[in-house]
Amino acid sequence: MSQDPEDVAVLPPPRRPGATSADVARLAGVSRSTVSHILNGQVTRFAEETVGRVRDAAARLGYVPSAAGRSLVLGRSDLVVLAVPNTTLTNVQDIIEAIAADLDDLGYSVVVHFDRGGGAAANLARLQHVVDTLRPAGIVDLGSLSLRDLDTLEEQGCPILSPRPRHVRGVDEGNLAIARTQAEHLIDRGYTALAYAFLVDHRDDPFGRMRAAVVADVCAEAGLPAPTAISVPLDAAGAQTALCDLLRARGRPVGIACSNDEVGLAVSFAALALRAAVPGDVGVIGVGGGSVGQLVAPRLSTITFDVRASVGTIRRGVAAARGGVAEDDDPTLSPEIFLVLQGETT
Amino acid sequence: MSQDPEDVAVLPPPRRPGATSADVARLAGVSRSTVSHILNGQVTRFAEETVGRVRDAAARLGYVPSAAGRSLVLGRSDLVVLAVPNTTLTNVQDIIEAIAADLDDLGYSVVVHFDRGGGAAANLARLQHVVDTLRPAGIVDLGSLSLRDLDTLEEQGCPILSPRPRHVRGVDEGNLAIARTQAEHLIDRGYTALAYAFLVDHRDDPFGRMRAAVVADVCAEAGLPAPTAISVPLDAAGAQTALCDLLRARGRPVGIACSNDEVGLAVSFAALALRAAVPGDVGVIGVGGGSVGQLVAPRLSTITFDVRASVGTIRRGVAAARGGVAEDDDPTLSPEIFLVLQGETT
DNA sequence: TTGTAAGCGTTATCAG
DNA sequence: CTGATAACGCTTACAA
Repeated sequence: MSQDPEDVAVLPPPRRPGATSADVARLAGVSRSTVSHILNGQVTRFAEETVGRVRDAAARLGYVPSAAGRSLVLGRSDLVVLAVPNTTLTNVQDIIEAIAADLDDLGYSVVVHFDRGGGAAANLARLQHVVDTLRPAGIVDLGSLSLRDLDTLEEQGCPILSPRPRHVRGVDEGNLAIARTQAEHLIDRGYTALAYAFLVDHRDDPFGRMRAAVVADVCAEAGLPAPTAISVPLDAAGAQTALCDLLRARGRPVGIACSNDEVGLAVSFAALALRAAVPGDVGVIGVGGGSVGQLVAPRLSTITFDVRASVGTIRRGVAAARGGVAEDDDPTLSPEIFLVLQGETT
Repeated sequence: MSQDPEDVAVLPPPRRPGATSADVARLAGVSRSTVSHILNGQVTRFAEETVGRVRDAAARLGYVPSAAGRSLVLGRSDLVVLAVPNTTLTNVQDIIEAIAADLDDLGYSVVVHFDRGGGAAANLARLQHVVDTLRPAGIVDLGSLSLRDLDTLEEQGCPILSPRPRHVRGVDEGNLAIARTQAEHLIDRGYTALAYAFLVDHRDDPFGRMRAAVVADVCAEAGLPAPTAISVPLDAAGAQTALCDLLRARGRPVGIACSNDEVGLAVSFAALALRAAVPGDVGVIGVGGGSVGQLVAPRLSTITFDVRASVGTIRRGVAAARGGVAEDDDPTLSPEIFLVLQGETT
């Protein structure tokens, strides 16, 4: 209830939170538009002294433009939605981190969107809602979306920043390369009976299904019998059961392509526990190239994957979207970024 | 230019992208404010028929309120910033996913903010900028921020959704419990010489430092010599070198508390490679309870950590922040969520 | 070189 | 029960 006039006079002094462009304008003795122009790089053709005053005032007030206001008038935000699939790829954390760092440098914030149970349609619907609401500057898809989905999104004015995978018979190049490399490696090492090991419990794993199909193709090409699919849980007992069934069905030796490194470890140690020779009776190759596989004995053979290379592709996508430049040259993942890391399990 | 009046009548037909509340209002034959009220649950005291018409129109147009507009008028967005530390905790991916799912259900989107090199101050500055720009509905801190930082942020009107860790001599309860459990377990198993194994290369790992300090405290309490700190890289050769040095300095047996499960694996397999007995000459315990540690032989002893429990705490924080209710009862991580998972390395 | 004014889509307040 | 109207903070023609 104090009616001291000073209360009123004291209220609007430099307070960090919530300084608006109007405040900056007032302090600098210019208009809001001038502030906006100058702070958005339209520095040329403004009196040097004005630029100084504005920048100074902004700094003094700790002025940060509100994303809301910006987004409203621009029609899109400075957010990028990262669509993360329910995949068995091991590196997701690193990938997210790398992408976030990259986009952060460019002034974007990353909104994560994980696939969840409920099926592809439900996940797409959730994504769509996020896109409608947030009007993001773009989407980076880690494999959650089909080409159709990507097209739809793009038609709605939401740029796709990740490279559009080139599908061959429903399998994108990356998974094709991975699975083919796995299968060929196993065959090279002398295995004539192959199997594909899914990670159990990941209810929807499109990547896994694609890769299993590719392994089957490679077998067919090589005149080998079709691979057996097994589901491996990430516990020792369950893995042993799964492997036991496989050995009973296919005999030995058998080469097993695994959906990721953890499954690879589960399989190789299960084999050892069952007194099978690794390699020899059982050959195992994973995907991911994470460190764990290389720490244990026997070291896991695996497919390495250059995170930074694929992230670089995305960075280029962003640049393209900003500059309005059409995606130039080759936005494809070059196949040679998938390499066999020879361990002791094949 | 065609002047067919139908052109005008035909223009506003149901087009998905960019329907505004004005469009809905027009189609429903009401005003924008009515639309807003009804769509925000103020259904009571509106003519049932009006409610129907509005909902119908909204559905028909695929109307989704713009986050930008909302944020602008509300002064805060429906985003939640997730501050992720540069920690050695293994589960980060799962934690992020769980939190994102939780917040998604509540209508929030998650913006990830990873700590990066450059020091705590730089990271805080980046975070601060994000907060200023986005005016998020809240922050979930996974351990990146100090109590001071949290207070500052909250003063600026950004609710802290994660439980504020209770620090005892600079160490929060969680890390205290983890490290203490590790140390006491090793001592229980008969080790009288202890060591703490950091993950090398994680330039800033506040968690690791805290835990090493706690292990030292426990040693002191038990009248044991101070633990030795070692830095373990995630490759076999490097880990062997590090362990070799340790054994030379401390002799055998030695019990090693590791900053995470991967380091634990590196240490145990390095010990085996050096022909040390595990357990016996070398005891190893990790943190994380991830599946990998339990897949290999010898199974890693570790500290398990109930992700869902801690996420539940955050959910309660959100509820509190929305309801405006003061955080009730006990927002603390109950200590008993950290349990020893007895493997074969201690 | 700088200022004026309009409008982005939403919500809150208050009047009818 | 419903509707004007006024912000919210920003950008951007266009005018001076």
